[in-house]
Amino acid sequence: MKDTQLGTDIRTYSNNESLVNERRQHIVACAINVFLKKGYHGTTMRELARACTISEGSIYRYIGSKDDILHLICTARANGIERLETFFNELGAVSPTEALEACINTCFTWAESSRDYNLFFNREISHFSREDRHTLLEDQIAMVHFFEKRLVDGIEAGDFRMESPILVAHDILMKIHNWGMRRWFLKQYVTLEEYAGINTGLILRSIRVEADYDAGHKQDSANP
Amino acid sequence: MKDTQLGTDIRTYSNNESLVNERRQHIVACAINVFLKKGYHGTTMRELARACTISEGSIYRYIGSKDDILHLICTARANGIERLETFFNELGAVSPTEALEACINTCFTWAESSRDYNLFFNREISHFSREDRHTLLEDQIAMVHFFEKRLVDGIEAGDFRMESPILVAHDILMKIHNWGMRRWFLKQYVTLEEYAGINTGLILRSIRVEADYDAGHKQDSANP
Amino acid sequence: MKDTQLGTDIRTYSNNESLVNERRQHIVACAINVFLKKGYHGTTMRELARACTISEGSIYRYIGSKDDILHLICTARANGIERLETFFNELGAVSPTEALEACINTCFTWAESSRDYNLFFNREISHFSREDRHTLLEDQIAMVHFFEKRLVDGIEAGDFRMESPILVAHDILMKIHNWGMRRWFLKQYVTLEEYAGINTGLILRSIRVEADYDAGHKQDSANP
Amino acid sequence: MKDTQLGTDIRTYSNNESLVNERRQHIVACAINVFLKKGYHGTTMRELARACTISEGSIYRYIGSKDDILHLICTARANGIERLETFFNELGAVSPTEALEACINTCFTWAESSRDYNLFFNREISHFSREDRHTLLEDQIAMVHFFEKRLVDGIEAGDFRMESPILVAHDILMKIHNWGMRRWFLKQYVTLEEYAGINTGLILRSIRVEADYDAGHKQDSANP
DNA sequence: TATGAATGAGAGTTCATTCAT
DNA sequence: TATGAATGAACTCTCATTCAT
Repeated sequence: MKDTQLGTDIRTYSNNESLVNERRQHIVACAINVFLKKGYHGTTMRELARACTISEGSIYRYIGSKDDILHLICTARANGIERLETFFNELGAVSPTEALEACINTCFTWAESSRDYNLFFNREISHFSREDRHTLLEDQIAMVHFFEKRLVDGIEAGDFRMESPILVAHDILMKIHNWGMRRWFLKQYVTLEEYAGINTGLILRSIRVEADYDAGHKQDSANP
Repeated sequence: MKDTQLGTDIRTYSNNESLVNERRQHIVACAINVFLKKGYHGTTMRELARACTISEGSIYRYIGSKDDILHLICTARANGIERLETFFNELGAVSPTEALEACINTCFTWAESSRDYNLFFNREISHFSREDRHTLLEDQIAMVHFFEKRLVDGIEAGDFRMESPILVAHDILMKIHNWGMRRWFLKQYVTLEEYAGINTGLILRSIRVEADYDAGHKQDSANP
Repeated sequence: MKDTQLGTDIRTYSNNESLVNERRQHIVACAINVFLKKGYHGTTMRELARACTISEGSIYRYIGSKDDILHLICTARANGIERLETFFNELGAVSPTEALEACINTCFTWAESSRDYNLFFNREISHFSREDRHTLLEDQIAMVHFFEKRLVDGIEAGDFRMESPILVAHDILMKIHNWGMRRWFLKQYVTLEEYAGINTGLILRSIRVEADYDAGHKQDSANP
Repeated sequence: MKDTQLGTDIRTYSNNESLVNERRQHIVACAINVFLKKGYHGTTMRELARACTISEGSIYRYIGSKDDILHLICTARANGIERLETFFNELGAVSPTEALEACINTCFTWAESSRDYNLFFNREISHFSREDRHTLLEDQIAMVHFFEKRLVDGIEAGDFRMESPILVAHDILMKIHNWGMRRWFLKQYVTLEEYAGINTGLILRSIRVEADYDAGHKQDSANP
């Protein structure tokens, strides 16, 4: 983890580091909401200030420019792979199947809680700086490769079989991602838990060595 | 089909209807490109005029305001369901499986050719008018229901079985949609044709009544 | 002479070169007046636009920023040495004394007509860019050396004698410069012509080889 | 002398008069430096406070507004004539020539030590209040008349002769003033002492009744 | 019909000043 | 008394739109 502070390279007129961090977090949280409704360019600093319930001038004590907010948002959330690796390491010794299931479920939870951020990244990607754009893409690519590794683990353990682990890994992340993007549609029919369950089932069923799967999987084993 | 003209409710200073339509099509085509690079608000009318190779003033003979361009773009492409129904009706009498396959493949082709529009709709959705936003969502919902109908046809014909046709229909469209959104990643590993083939296969395999599927499908027909 | 156009490296939104030049000349002329009254930073672009009798927005078709106006002012008048050399070359074959007198008188005339520019350069020197500041100083230094050369010519011809030609040259320019700076005081007592005459006389008297001077100089020729 | 306190008509939040005076002197001294580098409008109160090593808020305990600082600077140094009269009165009984020489030399010394103030007055004159501008001009005019009186004293004593004492007086002050304005150029060639000596010599030579001068002047008397 | 110069409202940002601590 | 966080009016500059040619 590079940095625990929000955007330490951004101009400030305050030396009170903890205040700066607090205010920046507040600004980022409010900005996401407003930007999602009106778009980045469509939101004026006046509107943003009002949404933060601070004055126009005060915002500029804590950031250098409107663009800096994009960077703050980026650094606040372009850390999916870190969180995922941490989660995985804390899982301890589990089977590849269990590991995969746990990671997928966790990601679905994150997709729900980070929904605004993900929508925002999708929409405003073109307004991010070259570097921030790169950071965001690298994070996404790293997550695909993380799932690819889980799949390869399962293949090597003889639990999974598939033609292209990378495409399956990508497909897993797409399903997760899509919950955030299409919740407005999906939630008419299923809850997150149901959707996650259905998709985890579908994924595992399509990659598990079959005999194995139906026998070993608890939720189906009891059904005649 | 509501209207064959592009945005008939938009202000014009010209009475030459065909000229207006021609120019509007040109403006829409150029605008999509520029907007995708710089975003809607990030593009000035000066830049747009230059991209259209007409003068700043002339644009306003054919549109009433910058926002009208969003509406034109919307009406130009929020007709997926129409095209899909037309395509389906022209298919003639085919089995539900064949119909589904044909529709999926066609949609993949469209996803490729309409990629810029889809990216644009994703990014700039917040800048569209309430009505246009509604139009776009309705079109997407209608397409989900179109595929749902194809699936139900198959179920009724005894070819398919699945728990939730609407979720499967949604999943089909997501896979198609994702090609446009994630081509930058996927094209490292597969072509559109391969990707479409793999996914069509996966979808059909997961919904076909099994004995049926492997027997009837051409790519497997050579295998005893 | 480097360039006959005003600031060709400054942003424009117009391709009509002669219009740009015309407008820039107008802006520079108005800006000098307003800036002298209120100072560069003390003048707002609104005030300046009003002084130019054009709109705020139009100014920015012809310049890129407020700072560019300083540069335009600089390039418009930091050419004293050029004009002086040209004037001298056109004098033809004259004695060093006559050349010196002519140059001094011409500079007094220029000091009068460029008075606003000189006051402006004096006051706002600190707001000019590094390069423009350099240009202005170089021009002034070059003019000192020009007069130094005239004095050395006279010394070599046996007409003048003095300890430090460079200090005398500087003193000449100071007297000229001071007319512009202190006209508000001096004009109570003398006209420019009188002031120029008195000072030219004082200067020549202090450097001429004496016998020479009173004999040769017209204003004294009537005295036995 | 109007007032020994710095700007008694300026708002204060403190009743401790000596503290107020001390702080104001400090502020004025620091302000001159910063203003000279960045200009009055170009300097922010934040920068000024930092230069004074006090906080932004504290400055306003001792002054009422940024403009007040201009007034403080003005009252701190628009007293040239007072100091000059005092100096002259303390000279005691000396010849007009000696008095003139002493006053010129003293003024050269002052020009050196007040250089920053003089540069500042020159540059920022347009930002001073009507009254302060008047005060400054009156001081300068009074100094011209002071020197005029010294010259008239000498004429009446039969030591000097000249056509226009006021113009000579003005010229004397200009030479002094110019040292401050052009030191960046002159110091390449002479020291202040040399420059003062040369100019005092030139001035006296041009106004002394000649026989008198060379005989009486010490630095030349020893040379055969 | 086509052009591009002109406009001014409104954007992002700054900064003199106030005020709670 | 001293601090520095907060404020909002006013700044420079942009740009959608109009209009004379």
